[in-house]
Amino acid sequence: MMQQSGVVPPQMAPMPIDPQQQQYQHAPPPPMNQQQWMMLQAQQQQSQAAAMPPQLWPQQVPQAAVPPPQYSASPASGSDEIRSLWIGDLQPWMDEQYINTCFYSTGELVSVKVIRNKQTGQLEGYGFLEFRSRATAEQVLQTYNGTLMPNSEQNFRLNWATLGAGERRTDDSPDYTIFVGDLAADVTDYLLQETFKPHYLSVKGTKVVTDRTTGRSKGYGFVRFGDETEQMRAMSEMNGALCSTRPMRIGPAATKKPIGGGQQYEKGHREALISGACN
DNA sequence: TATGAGCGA
Repeated sequence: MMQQSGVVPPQMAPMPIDPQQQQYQHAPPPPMNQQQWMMLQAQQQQSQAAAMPPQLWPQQVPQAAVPPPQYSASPASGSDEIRSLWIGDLQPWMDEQYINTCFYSTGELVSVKVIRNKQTGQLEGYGFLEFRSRATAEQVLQTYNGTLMPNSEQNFRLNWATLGAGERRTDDSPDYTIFVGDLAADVTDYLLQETFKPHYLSVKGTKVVTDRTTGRSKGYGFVRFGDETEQMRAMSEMNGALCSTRPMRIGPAATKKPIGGGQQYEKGHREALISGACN
């Protein structure tokens, strides 16, 4: 009766705080507001970057009007209800407690669920994080994704939890992807992007494929271009070029997903087209 | 070496 569900009670309005009688109402984590926390994250990111070699620095895009690279687009198309993130690439020992520790500093983590196999009880390697607000989840996504996980040699892999809402890519342009093999073991998404981005402005994103169980690179990856001309140019120009310590071997990527904006042909249609051509 | 991606038991 004190508060309605789903409605923020007006009692949260700022009230004068008596310093000698300051007490928390009921929440154990320090009541840090979002603004403070974002500043804290920024500082943390800076200090991290200062301790990292330049090729590992988070990508800073100088231009203002640049489309978001990967996961920054919010899936909420109209509603702000998605507050959960999917987390993958977890090792078998990374349980709820570990993940809680990783994100405790946000003070906004509501719950953690790590999925385990029903028979074996082993962790399936992914889980879900729920935050107090979608804005918080988005901050976590952008701040943590791709950064090193504590006590491990691999990076966080985060994304929005779908829950049937599905993530709408507002990107209507198709991707032109190349396969990059022969990568050195230390090549990351960032380094791969750093290698291509300066030469090809249409680079949308890169992915180094990692072994889910070990977290180590499988030695190959992908680079997505927005421009087909640059894709083809890169295939000839960057083949054999050095990335980290080894020359890359570049080939066409087998498209696992046809096209972002266009409609794909079904097999029947394609066969119909072929037979129609012979007819 | 090789063609990504994993969503709540």
